[in-house]
Amino acid sequence: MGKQATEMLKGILEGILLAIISERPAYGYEITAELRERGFSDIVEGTVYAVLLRIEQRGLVDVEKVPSEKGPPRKVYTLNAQGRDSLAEFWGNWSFLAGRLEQLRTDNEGN
Amino acid sequence: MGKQATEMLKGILEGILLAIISERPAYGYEITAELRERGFSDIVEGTVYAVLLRIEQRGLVDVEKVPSEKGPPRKVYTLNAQGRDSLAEFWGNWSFLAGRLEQLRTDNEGN
DNA sequence: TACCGGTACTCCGCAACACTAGGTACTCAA
DNA sequence: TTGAGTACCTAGTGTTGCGGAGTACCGGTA
Repeated sequence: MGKQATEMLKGILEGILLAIISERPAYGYEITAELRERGFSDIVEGTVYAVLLRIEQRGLVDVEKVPSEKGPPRKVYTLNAQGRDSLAEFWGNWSFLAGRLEQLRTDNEGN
Repeated sequence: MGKQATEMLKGILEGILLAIISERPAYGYEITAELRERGFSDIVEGTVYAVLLRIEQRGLVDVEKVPSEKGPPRKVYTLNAQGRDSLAEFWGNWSFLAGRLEQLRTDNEGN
């Protein structure tokens, strides 16, 4: 995808994960797979786990360890009240940014 | 705007500047003012100049020094062929990202 | 038994980015 | 001569996602 796209993910990936977790509790391995399904095929596993650790440490999610039939126990993340606030703030910021950029692009057509 | 918004700008600010310069040649001080008009009121001068320096060093713009009536000479930036390529790539990446996020948001409504 | 692939999580060093918080220098009006 | 407006630059900082590992548990197969 190129370096440019990587930079663009910064600050956005966290919002994406919060959004996914808000749909239903989920664990890292599962989230990684869903990201691929959703078209974010270049996001590597290590990065996903790093973000999950971060949002856990910030208290945006509750964590529960659940045994798995195949493999190590899963860390299942659930969005809590703080996480929902943060997600709402993310969508707000995103809307703002997307709006400005859309305007810039239409002003810019043909260049 | 908060830290979250700052992180979101990464990789995007550069595209914004390229887009502005693509409309017509411009210099830093002017671009800073236009950013404020366009609603990006929290982007500080120093950051703008840093990005301009970067895109200059990458050869995305041509630079011309033009004397000013009031104050030091202006560095007027013009988008060149490479810059136009980079801008196109930016819009491509942006479209992709915005599309995925929009989908995520609609899937997510009510959470 | 030994090995491999799938599941599931963790860690370290790195480069890139925008921000903070300054600074320099020129012009003109009060 | 002091200040405001114009115009540009720099050093240091924290956050971020990536690359490239490693650990561990399980079932099937040769």
